[in-house]
Amino acid sequence: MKRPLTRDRVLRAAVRVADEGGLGALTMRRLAEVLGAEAMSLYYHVRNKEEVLDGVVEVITSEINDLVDKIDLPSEGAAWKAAVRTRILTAREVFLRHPWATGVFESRTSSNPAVLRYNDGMVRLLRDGGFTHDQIHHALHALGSRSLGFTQELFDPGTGPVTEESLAALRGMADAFPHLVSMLTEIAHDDPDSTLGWCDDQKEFEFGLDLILDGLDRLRA
Amino acid sequence: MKRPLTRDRVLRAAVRVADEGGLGALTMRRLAEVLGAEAMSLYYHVRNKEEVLDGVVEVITSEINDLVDKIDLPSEGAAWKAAVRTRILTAREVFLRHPWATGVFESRTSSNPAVLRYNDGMVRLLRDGGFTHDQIHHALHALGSRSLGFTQELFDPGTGPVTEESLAALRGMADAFPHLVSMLTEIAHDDPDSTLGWCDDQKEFEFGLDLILDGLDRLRA
DNA sequence: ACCTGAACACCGTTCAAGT
DNA sequence: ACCTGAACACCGTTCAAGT
Repeated sequence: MKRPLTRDRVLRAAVRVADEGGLGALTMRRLAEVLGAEAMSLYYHVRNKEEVLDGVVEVITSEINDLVDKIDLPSEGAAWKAAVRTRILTAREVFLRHPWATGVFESRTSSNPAVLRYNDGMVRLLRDGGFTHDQIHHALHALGSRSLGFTQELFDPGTGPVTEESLAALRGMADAFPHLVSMLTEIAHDDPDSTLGWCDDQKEFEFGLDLILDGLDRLRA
Repeated sequence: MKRPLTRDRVLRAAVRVADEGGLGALTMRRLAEVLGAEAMSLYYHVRNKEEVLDGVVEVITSEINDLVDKIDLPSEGAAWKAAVRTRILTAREVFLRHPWATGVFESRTSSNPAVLRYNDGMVRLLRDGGFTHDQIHHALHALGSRSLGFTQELFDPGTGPVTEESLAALRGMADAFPHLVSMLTEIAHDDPDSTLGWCDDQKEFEFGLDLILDGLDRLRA
């Protein structure tokens, strides 16, 4: 019943723990617990917690690679854009399943084989599109975490629903932040009982992505 | 000599501690120490560490607001773009002084007056440029953390210098990641003894920013 | 080779107690 | 009103010891 620990089992369990309890639940002790072992046993398979987090990035990126490998779209010439767009939106689906994972990705600095493989595929698609290596390099930086399918949303006015209370709070700030309040009031008015709340994350992600992809497309020789 | 603690002194000290020792050095105990107090005394002025981090964001954003308030550029019509560009690159300078701060910003979800004021100014400039409220909303999401002057750089091939060792390591990965290695080899070749290393952060930031600003400019009525 | 128990050095935080 | 000492519950991690 009790299979032996392996590095792979540890890392997969880490993803499971975070899926269930958020990143805060991912402690060495809790991780050992779900594996039916003691915390100290983990250290035989991973150097430390940093390596667990590096491994989590690998597991998630592999999940992405499995999905994008199945995409079969033309990418020569003008078709590059649709191919890249589909690739990125597919990757994004993985982060929607593991919402805590973006924070882990952001905290890593060193690369790993899975991420390199993902980026290698990206370079290939852009090459097919006719970009120079220099342009591709710029493009990857411009996309940043968007190329992997996520963006950091800072200080959202709230993804919660537009309520009477939040609208009242908004009116109270009209003197201090007139332009911002005007904008938000109009947006709420346009869509008074939106169940999506103030912002539709998916739409906003695609808007930003298309803005960048269109801009890149104009750069092609 | 020993001034009494205040919320403001605590928050400014927090920035100082992180400037000197990185975010890891910012513990309640260390923070109390530099203030000549005991850790428990801090809790009289802030609710908990989360509030310290929220406050740090306020302090940094205020530093940004002080700088961008001094910018005196036209913003009507087509001038919006230069005005926004300057605003963002000015904000960026603050993060170059506090490199640990991006991580704190990314970890916050709730807004605060300083950030709202920064965004209010952004909305004003875009209004001057002739954008609709709906377009501005999209624009702010598309810019994301770029509007505050930073981007998360994931898995850089290394900001270190291009050395013989790193080039050799690169060649060793040519089979596994052919497209990526081709690109990086060419980039290193173009600029063989660059002191900037593989990537020039400032150039890449401006490239991505201009790509988005140009894209937005085309959207204006 | 693989796993564990006890222990250490650190956190953030509570709470009763000081002035 | 402001500050503190002792203590608690939790970390990640080391190390010697088990099988």
